[in-house]
Amino acid sequence: MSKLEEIISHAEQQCKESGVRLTQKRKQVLAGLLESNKALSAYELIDYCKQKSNAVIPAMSVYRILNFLQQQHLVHKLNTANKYIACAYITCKDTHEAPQFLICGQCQRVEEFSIQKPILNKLKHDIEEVGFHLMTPQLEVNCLCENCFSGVA
Amino acid sequence: MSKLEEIISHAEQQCKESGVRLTQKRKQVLAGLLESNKALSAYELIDYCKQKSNAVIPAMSVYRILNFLQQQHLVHKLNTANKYIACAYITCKDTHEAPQFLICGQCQRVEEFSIQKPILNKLKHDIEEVGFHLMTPQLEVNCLCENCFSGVA
DNA sequence: TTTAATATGTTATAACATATCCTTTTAGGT
DNA sequence: ACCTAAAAGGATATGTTATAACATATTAAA
Repeated sequence: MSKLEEIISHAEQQCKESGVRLTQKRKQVLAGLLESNKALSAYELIDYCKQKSNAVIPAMSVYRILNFLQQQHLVHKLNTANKYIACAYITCKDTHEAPQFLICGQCQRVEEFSIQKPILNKLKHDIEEVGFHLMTPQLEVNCLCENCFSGVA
Repeated sequence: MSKLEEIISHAEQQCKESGVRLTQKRKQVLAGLLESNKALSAYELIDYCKQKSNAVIPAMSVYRILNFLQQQHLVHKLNTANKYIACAYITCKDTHEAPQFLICGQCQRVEEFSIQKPILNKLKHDIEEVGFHLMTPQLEVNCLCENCFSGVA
């Protein structure tokens, strides 16, 4: 069983437990994102699925499916880039409902990382002092990755 | 001299010092954002200027002008919302090149605040451990404001 | 006052996303 | 196995955000 199949199978299990269905189309879309191994826009993802699996998926369907996958925490949307990326932690038991992303502004590479609890708590505290309440602390941080940093600097 | 005029005049001074021009159009756009007192999309801003000042500004011009105003740190773009907001600190002497925003997910109210140096440093450090380099640490945090929080919770 | 640079206007189109309505598929009861 | 209600997916149109490409106008400075 390949790594990909393993992840998909795990995702399917998760869905079953939540009483929702990971249909063929949804699997194709998720598999596409996993295979591509990077963040893709909805339309890039459509192209990717067409290329790789000869699967034609209408834009509307992709958006619906991406929404579904986001609800199941299998996919995250990068709001600053209008792109979608498979959750890096599908096979973990923990829920990662508030992921953080480092986005390379040069090559668009994305790394999902978890902010440390104490920092998050401090941030939360500071925010409450301003009269706001932290909801989903998904941070998208504009960075340069090691490669691009060396090249530029 | 009204508060608005004061801010505009200050902005004009800043531009002069940078050797760039705050033209009439640019003033109109900046004034629109300041008056509206909230984050607007480019097209909402066009409508606002039309309503308030009967000024017709083509979409292309608004985008160009918004880019200019961002370069001068007079306006910030909220990347997660695709909206633009006047800098809350135009009349301060400090530069605020990496602002943080609390965005109410309910009523869209936006508060510009400054993250504390130690937190930022810690974040920066954690990010470097993953092999990335923080560029512009503008954070946009999805929150609820006090009002909406009370109403919902 | 000519000229070079900067700013703005105009049109078209790319890129991202949702609304609406209809058809197909599926799970579950009989 | 058959029917039915709900869920998923398809098709088409349209809305929203943003930029490309090229033309014209305005400004500052030689």
